[in-house]
Amino acid sequence: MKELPKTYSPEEHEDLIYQMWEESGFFNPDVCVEKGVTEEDAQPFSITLPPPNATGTLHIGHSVMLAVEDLLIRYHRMRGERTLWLPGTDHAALATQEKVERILWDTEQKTRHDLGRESFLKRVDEFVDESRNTMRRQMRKMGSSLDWSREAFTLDADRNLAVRTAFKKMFDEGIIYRGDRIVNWDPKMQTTVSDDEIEWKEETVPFYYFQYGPFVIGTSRPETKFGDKYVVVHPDDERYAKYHDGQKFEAEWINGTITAILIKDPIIDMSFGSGAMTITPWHDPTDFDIAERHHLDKEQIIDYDGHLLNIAGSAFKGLTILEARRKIVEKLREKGLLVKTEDNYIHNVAINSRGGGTIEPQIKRQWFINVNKEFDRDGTQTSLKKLMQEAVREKGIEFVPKRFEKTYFHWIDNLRDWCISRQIWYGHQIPVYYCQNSKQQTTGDTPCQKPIVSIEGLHKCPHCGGKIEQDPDTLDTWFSAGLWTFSTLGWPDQTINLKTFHPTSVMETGYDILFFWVARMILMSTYLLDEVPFKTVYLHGLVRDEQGRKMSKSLGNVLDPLDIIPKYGTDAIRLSLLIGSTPGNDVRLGEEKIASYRNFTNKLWNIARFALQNKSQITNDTFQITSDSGRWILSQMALLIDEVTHDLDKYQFSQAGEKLRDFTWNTFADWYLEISKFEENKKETNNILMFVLEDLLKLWHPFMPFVTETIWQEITNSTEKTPRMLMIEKWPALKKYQDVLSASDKDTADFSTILQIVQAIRNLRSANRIEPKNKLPAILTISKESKSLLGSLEKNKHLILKLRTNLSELEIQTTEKIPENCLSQAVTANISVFIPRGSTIDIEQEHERLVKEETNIKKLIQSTTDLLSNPGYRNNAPAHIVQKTEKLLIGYQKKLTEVQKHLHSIV
RNA sequence: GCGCGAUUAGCUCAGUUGGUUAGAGCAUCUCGUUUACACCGAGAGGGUCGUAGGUUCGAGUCCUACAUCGCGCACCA
Repeated sequence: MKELPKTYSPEEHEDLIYQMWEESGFFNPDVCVEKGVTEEDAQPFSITLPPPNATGTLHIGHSVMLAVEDLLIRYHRMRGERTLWLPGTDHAALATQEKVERILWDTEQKTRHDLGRESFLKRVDEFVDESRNTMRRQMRKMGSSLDWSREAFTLDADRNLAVRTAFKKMFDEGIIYRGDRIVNWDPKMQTTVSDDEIEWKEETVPFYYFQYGPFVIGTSRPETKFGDKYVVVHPDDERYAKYHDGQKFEAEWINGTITAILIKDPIIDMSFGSGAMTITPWHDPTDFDIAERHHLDKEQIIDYDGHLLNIAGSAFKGLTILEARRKIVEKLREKGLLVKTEDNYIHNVAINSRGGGTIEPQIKRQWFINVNKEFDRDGTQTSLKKLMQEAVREKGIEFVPKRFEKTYFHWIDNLRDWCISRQIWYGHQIPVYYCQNSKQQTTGDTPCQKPIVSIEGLHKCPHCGGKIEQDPDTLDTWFSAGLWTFSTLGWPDQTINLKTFHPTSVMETGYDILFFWVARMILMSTYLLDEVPFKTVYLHGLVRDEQGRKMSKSLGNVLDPLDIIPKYGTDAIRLSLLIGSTPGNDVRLGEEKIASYRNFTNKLWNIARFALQNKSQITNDTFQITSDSGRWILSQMALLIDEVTHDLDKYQFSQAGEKLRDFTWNTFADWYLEISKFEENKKETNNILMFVLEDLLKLWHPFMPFVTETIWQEITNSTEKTPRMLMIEKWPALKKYQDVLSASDKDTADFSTILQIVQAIRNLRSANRIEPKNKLPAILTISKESKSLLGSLEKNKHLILKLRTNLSELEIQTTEKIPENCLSQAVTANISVFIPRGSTIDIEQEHERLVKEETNIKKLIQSTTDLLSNPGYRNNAPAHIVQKTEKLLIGYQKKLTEVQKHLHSIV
């Protein structure tokens, strides 16, 4: 058999291993059933991959997503479930168009209008194709066991059918409507943007007070004031009590005298400014609402490019917002209407999170989803908001961590109608047609005059046969993303895929897109399918740099997975993202951390290397255990399997990983592997090594698939004719361990005592600086009542002698007599270890050490005695806790006696 | 303004129904090359769990207030 290299080199194995997995077809649950890996009636487990934006490449944030989801998928696949992980990409309409437009401008100094809609979209498609290829490669590099045969794209033909079907149903039920409402307009990208896509940026600007008839009004935006003819005050404001609602008055204003009207509305904050404000309903959502309530006129002041309209008068029209602001203030100052200016007014400016354009609210005719409209569902009235609330409150969608439920409900409470139409070119075109025979595209009386919504593309008017035009707008990218869990499974067709895998099991994504996406999937799925899109929402945190800063291109602290994989291997990156982080909390990631997990993969490699070197010819699945150490490691392993399984079921990946690492490195490598070197029954220990290692590889596989599969291949290649794949092995079963362990009747308490004795000896040597070369004899004493230990100690004497204790001999005594002239340590209440002290030993130091120990134990005895003599404790604490404490106290007392005896003996 | 989170060893973080002496990794100190691994091994040091109250026999854990930092939402004339 060839020997493994000393160091594991990920780059030599990872691509080959992935290729082997992919070629096997087992990423596809259907193949697993066909080939008998999964039972046909096995419980399904499904995750739809949150589709990354088709704007370029994956970053380390995507790596968290892939690591967590692949862990879940591999775990459930090994549990024998019918497991599907469905990949895809999001066309990310606005973000992608913006990116391609920028590239177009940078390389050719052309705008999309220079190219025209058709050839611009062709450019976008080319760009997207390339991005998707890059991302597919990256996902494979991360080891993702995605079913590539089902790959989807939010803008392909199947998803377009789903989008049109959804749109039509919502339109027919009156949930989608077209209306002239105030929207967020981005003059830079020439499109509307939804509320959630806005970022608020703090800005310090001057705040002006102007005389407006008898009122003083405050504003930071004088340039919108041309059309203002309403002053609004609070109905309870005593300063304005003498005016009545609807009262007209004259005011000298920018371009002469105007007639204005007073309005009273409780929305006004009396303590802000002068308590009086003028309103601009066309360019402010709050003002729009006031105007709607009081049926006031609305006038457009600013055009869609951000310039003033004719209403501003000849001196101002055509100016940009900032130019106009300065000039208007100047003019009002000249007219003596500027009362005062506050210079350090802080307010928030709305920015489009894609592209950075400053949002100008505008009234526009757009398509909306009405989230409050009541409709009939199985005989009861409901609304989208209600459906979204019920999905979590009653239908049991579970959030991990739970606190995000509150955030979710809070968001729904504040939710307004969702504007779904965009004026960009890239995306699903709105499936609405207008007959050219009707002069205006408005709602009229004849069928031709109404918008026609059609699932199929239309070429002529179905009513009059006239020419037809499609709505030029496209849909908000989150509309199609909202359908993702079921559009990917074949909806609107009632496919077997849909029936089998929907609702999906888990939605795993970053908490930052809870509103954008998670909430909208719940909306769409509950409305269109009458079922939840997923049973559990697992939200991971954001990846930050070592200093806790958000990773960003401008800071230059972005970690690209493709840069670090060659250096440390994919497994190390996955581990550093999975261990030490908890759901919903951000992770700090630095190279140091990744390096430490790289070391761990190498450790596992070397454990396997050792086990393979010692591998006996035959490994039986059942074997007799005769050694105490064997019973011990198997029972430890059984415990580990139980706990890790439990942790994974509860989404406690970090805890599971830590337990695995602790077992692998400390229990298995540092203890059992060393023990195995000295156990006499080589065949038995080698069998146990392999037995534990194989199951350990299975437990680790979901965390670090590459190194575990690589080792697995080495193992199976060396023994079996048809190599198996770890990826489709069954998760370790506890029963195997119980069977082996119950074949022998001993418990394993004795063996952990052996380990404690070894540690005590090492500790004694180290504390007294006894040279390692200096071989010494030692004496163990056991109190009379623990004679039962004697056999076990005798049996494992050879281990105590050899496990880095460097003893020449070991004498075991049952007497209570303390050996003279020795260094000593109490191991347990009943066992002490003694080493003859040579001339070089510092007695004072040893005395000090024992006194310190004595004080510690005394303190413990004191607190335990106090606790036990407290009647409240005895009456209230559960019996088993009290019993435990009592046992503890007895142990402490015995240990104290031991330590005191030792103290006397060295005087 | 409302809400959420964080505050535990030098650093990064675990600590899930309240119950021994609060854990890990990294870093630090001492020692070490033996059937895998120096990307290693042995041993050690290091914390009044942000502050102040409260509930309880018992609080890192539950409650209240406060402080500092971070995030979300709303308002923003």
